[in-house]
Amino acid sequence: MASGRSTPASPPAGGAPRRTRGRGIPDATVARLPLYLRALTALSERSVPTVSSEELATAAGVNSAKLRKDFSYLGSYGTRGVGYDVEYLVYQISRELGLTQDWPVVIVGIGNLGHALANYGGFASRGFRVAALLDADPALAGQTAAGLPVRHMDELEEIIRAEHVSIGVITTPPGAAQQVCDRLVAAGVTSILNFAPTVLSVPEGVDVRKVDLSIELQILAFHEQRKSGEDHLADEPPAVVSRPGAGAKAVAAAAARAVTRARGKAAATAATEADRGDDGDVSAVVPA
Amino acid sequence: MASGRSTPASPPAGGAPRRTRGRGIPDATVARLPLYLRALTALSERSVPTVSSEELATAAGVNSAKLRKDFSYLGSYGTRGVGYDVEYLVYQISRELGLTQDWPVVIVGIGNLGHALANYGGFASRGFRVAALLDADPALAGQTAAGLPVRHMDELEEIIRAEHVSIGVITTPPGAAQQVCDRLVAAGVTSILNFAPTVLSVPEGVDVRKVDLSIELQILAFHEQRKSGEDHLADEPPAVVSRPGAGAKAVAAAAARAVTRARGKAAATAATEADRGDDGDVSAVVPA
DNA sequence: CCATCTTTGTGCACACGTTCACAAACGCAT
DNA sequence: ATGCGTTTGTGAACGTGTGCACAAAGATGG
Repeated sequence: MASGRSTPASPPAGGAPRRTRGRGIPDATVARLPLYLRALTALSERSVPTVSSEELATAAGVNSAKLRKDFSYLGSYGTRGVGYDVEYLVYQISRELGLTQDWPVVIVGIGNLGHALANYGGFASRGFRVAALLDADPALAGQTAAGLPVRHMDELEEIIRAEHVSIGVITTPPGAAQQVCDRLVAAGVTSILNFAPTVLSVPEGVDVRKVDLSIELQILAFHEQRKSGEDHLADEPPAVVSRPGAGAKAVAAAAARAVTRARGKAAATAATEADRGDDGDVSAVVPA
Repeated sequence: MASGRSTPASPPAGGAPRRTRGRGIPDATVARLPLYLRALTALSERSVPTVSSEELATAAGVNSAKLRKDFSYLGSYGTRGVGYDVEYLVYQISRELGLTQDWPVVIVGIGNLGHALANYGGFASRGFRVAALLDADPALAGQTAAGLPVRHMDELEEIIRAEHVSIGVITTPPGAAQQVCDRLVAAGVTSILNFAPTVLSVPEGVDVRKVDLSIELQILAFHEQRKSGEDHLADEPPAVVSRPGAGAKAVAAAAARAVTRARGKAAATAATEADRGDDGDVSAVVPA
């Protein structure tokens, strides 16, 4: 999972066997509902009246038993011997996800990624409405992106209150993320989607989900390495490295420098990054 | 986790108790390694020599027991009573993730998001090198993005073979994603990061991870709804809807239409989407 | 050299998620 | 009506992930 909520996984109410009925849908299931919804919407547009769990599961890329169990948490929609009524399921899932209501959203940080998100069709088609685009750079203010004017950060609090925004999207450089987050929360936002490679700290009751491109790529690299290297390498540490036990730090440092060299060489085309003082990760996708 | 691999979670080798030593790191741990690496890199730049599991866990946003267990899968780095040697750990994690080698990557679909990714500093700083930017639109070919020339899709196979690219990033509209994916795989790519809202089908041995903005927002909306609605609503279905049992499809259809209306009203500002025939989800972030 | 203090590494129990497999429910044909 | 084929809904087994709590290991000071 490339994300996590800030709240520690919902404390077991009081001792009762959670998930009594309707309430308490497992997180893993919630995360898959949008997938089902997408597949169902596609079927709906092709005017398909019903689907079996098998068909729908294939379309959504999951296993059919899992899908049936997921749906069972929502209730007993579906008819044995027939399948699920497409329109009805679309409605039920939409309602469960809260997509039957209007969700105004602000996007903070209008760099490349902010632009991309502003243009994202998937927002509007799911009940999300971009209430405002915000950026700290005064030069951007006044310009338009995706038909919406870019407004200055100064207006943040006013916009959030006036439009009743409860969801904020952060696409700023990592250095500004926490500060922006704090302002969003102070102004009343209770859900944040964070694209900056930073760990945000938020008060109780505020949800944070994060999307991190770099992490996804690194996970791919891990599996890729396994595929190519299989068993002849990566089983024992390279000879040059030794544990930094009892004051052998110099050795460790040397090893670390070797890494830096290797990476520097690899990235030679892109930039001179080995000696640039970036904070943990080079800025977000946003250059501004 | 906003993603999933195509392979069914690695078959238990032969019956042996997986995770014997060094080999077989749990997926959940692998997904956190990049987090630790980022926190460690930040410490390294501040020239901090050692960290305790407690400090590092806080910086990475996880619990310290989990962090220690994660590290124990890599081996017994760390010194009791002291903590972990920062440089040494950076090296070990980098090696485990495969970041000590060069990973050429191609980005297919140079719209807004493709641009954003091309400019992403996090790539180069982690051993990833953008080998080429590709787009099907001939008008884009020749232009440059992030200092790199945009090349036409025709060159895809040649580039992948010449540069030994094994990782591909798809940022095309959803309609083109599967086709692009097939070409990438045929040309030798074995890991794919998919930003298009589509389920990709790939042959055995190819890993797919997906990043989906729309899904993350929908998950936030779900929790947001729970927060505001608490217990007075959403417990039982609205009166207007009834199960589509024994031929009562008209009722379900009416309910579905109600949803469409609600969404149409919500998204009135953005576009007339209720009657546009998009395929399951409106195109990716990429307009091209 | 011993006592004390700190911090790791991990056994264990529990919670969560996934998958199997099957009874119950339904449509349909006879 | 009755029986047959189909598909859902779910109990139960299993595997994975999480967190507690503590022994073992090293550092440090006397």
